Amino acid sequence: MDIKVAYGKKVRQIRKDKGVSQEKLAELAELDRTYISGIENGKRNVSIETIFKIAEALNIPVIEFFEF
Amino acid sequence: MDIKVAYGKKVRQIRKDKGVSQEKLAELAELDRTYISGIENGKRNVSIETIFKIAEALNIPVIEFFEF
DNA sequence: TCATTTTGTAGACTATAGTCCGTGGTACAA
DNA sequence: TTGTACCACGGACTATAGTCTACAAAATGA
Repeated sequence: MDIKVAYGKKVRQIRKDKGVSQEKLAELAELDRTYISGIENGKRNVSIETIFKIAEALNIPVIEFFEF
Repeated sequence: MDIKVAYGKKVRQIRKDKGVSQEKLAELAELDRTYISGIENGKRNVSIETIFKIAEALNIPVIEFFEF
């Protein structure tokens, strides 16, 4: 189990559940759209601050991103 | 509440509970000793892979590091 | 179809994560 | 005093996080 892949899948799943595009999430989290794409595809080793930005942007507790 | 500070405090608390030195944790997590120090003092923006390495080294589920 | 939205990815770039060297400080035991 | 274990921190360094631009490919709906 690759943690980057698992985290990326979670982000995508929660984002889609909320009906938000990558572009909108990027705007809310103040990140680049292409970076969100990289994260969701398990290619990025995100920092703890980025993890929090994304959790806040999606209005979901950080813990939920680590329930695999 | 600074996420880096909160995370660092958690790492220190759990590490001390386990009676492990920074040096030993660094060795177990395959990280640099001075970097562990920086993390515990809330000065480092650790990556998701590093978060997992530390959790595994301390044998604690990642989720526990995010229960503030 | 066709237009529009959404996404993947590449390349070049800047900022910073993480390493490795060292020094010094504190605490405790011999 | 001396040794030893632990920790904070600085500087210099390499690897990579994260940005930005651009283009192409799906996907979606009319």
